[in-house]
Amino acid sequence: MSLVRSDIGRLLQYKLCLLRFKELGVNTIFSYNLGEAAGVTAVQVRKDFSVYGIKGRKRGGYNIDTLLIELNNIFGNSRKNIVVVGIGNIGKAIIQYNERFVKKNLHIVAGFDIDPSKQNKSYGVPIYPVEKISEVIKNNNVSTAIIAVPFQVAQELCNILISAGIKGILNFAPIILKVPDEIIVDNINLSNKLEGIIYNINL
Amino acid sequence: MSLVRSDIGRLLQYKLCLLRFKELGVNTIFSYNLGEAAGVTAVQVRKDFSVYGIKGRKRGGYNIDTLLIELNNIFGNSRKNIVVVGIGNIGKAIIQYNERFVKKNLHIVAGFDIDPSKQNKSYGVPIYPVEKISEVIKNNNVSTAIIAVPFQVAQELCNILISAGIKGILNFAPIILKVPDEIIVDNINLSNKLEGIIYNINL
DNA sequence: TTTTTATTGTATTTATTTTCACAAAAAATT
DNA sequence: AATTTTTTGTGAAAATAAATACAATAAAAA
Ligand SMILES: NC(=O)c1ccc[n+]([C@@H]2O[C@H](COP(=O)([O-])OP(=O)(O)OC[C@H]3O[C@@H](n4cnc5c(N)ncnc54)[C@H](O)[C@@H]3O)[C@@H](O)[C@H]2O)c1
Ligand SMILES: NC(=O)c1ccc[n+]([C@@H]2O[C@H](COP(=O)([O-])OP(=O)(O)OC[C@H]3O[C@@H](n4cnc5c(N)ncnc54)[C@H](O)[C@@H]3O)[C@@H](O)[C@H]2O)c1
Repeated sequence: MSLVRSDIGRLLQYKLCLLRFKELGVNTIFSYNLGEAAGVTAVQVRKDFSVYGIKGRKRGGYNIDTLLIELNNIFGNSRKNIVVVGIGNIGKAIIQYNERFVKKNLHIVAGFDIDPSKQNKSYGVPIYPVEKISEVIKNNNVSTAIIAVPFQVAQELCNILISAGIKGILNFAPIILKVPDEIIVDNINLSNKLEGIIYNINL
Repeated sequence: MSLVRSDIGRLLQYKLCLLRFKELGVNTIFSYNLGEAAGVTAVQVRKDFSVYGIKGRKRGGYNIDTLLIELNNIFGNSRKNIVVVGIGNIGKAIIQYNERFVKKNLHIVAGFDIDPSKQNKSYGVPIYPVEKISEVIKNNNVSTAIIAVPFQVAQELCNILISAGIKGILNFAPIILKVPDEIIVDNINLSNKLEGIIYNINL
């Protein structure tokens, strides 16, 4: 399977914005304010909430704590374990961000690399050889992996990850992975993102 | 303005796949093969081509060189200069990939960071203090910037970039940037990507 | 208390994207 | 030469997503 309903992305963005508003001491918010912060229209906000049965008060807006509880009900607030395959430029950047991911209950519990020299330095996350993938994923109840290896080996690693029980993949390699229908894949292709932006600039 | 028509992303993916087929010595391709490689249906491929006036030969498929020429006509094949703001984990990973971006005519010509210690090491791309943003962007005809600074300062840097003439931004900071209508912004929020994948896994 | 104002919630409309259906053309086969 | 097969190209239909319009309601003002 490929991707992510588009309203889900917006709900996650709302969550982020709401946490920031809360930090600033705001308790109540109108769809207009939240839309402004999240880069969408006020109607879009209300419609999204409406679809998920989230209610505000007419003329009173939404209570931020309530909203956050409702959003946490949708997304769950249990711990999620993640691994990173390929501890090169991107992989390293990601595991070094782990401290911040942990605040969102996203825990990078291991990295994997074929290069033994990567297995020494740990950046706070243990790095294992690829032979350990299956064992580590099974022992740590890992559902999700980030692929940051060269595209030539990405499909191979993807297959290993799926055999080990991975259900979702965030893939940085510039290739479309072939996966069974029930596996969720999301791709980030930076070159294409840049080319897309430049295309739009020149439109 | 926000984002990128969805067919554009597919056309870029086709381009990538076609280059790989070409490298393998393939000259001619059917919509079915290209769709398979690009992760879309054959009809989607043909429809996308149809919209952009790209023709194949009935029962003969498409000539890869011709397709690549047509796609290059759409996207242009001139050199594109890019800068990166914030040479931390992500910024560093990106400028170290410059050699590969250059093959796609995407040239990272400079990085910027507020931290003087980042300005020494260059990773092949010169790193300047933020005060130089305007000068460097103007002197190098830079249209596009990558923002990889903490979210608290992202809007500020964004404003500086736009004043300096930047027209498109790829933003890694987890915040929605406020920009004039004509500026193109594309956001990559890794936490949200991961949370979105996990939501879909558990669906 | 009544009226006005501000805001939510949603049904309806409009726009966009994807899929379906199938004719047209060219190649291959008989 | 006629028939069958394969594949493109695209109009039409279906599905999805976003914007519009407006009723309902609660708060504020008169
Ligand atoms: N860095 C970027 O800005 C950038 C930009 C666009 C795309 N990408 C893509 O992201 C991916 C990672 O990029 P990067 O810059 O981090 O690459 P990198 O070369 O720095 O790192 C790749 C890592 O994968 C490891 N590796 C290689 N083969 C392996 C295998 N079989 N099993 C396990 N590990 C293996 C290498 O040892 C290395 O540490 C690549 O596919 C690249 O094309 C990166
Ligand atoms: N690394 C990741 O995997 C990851 C994941 C999710 C989100 N992000 C986001 O991407 C952005 C960059 O992340 P990172 O991990 O590279 O952060 P980082 O802290 O490693 O790097 C940030 C860099 O920005 C520089 N900086 C700070 N203020 C500046 C200013 N005013 N002007 C210029 N430079 C300034 C710092 O000196 C530092 O070099 C952040 O917004 C972060 O939230 C990163």
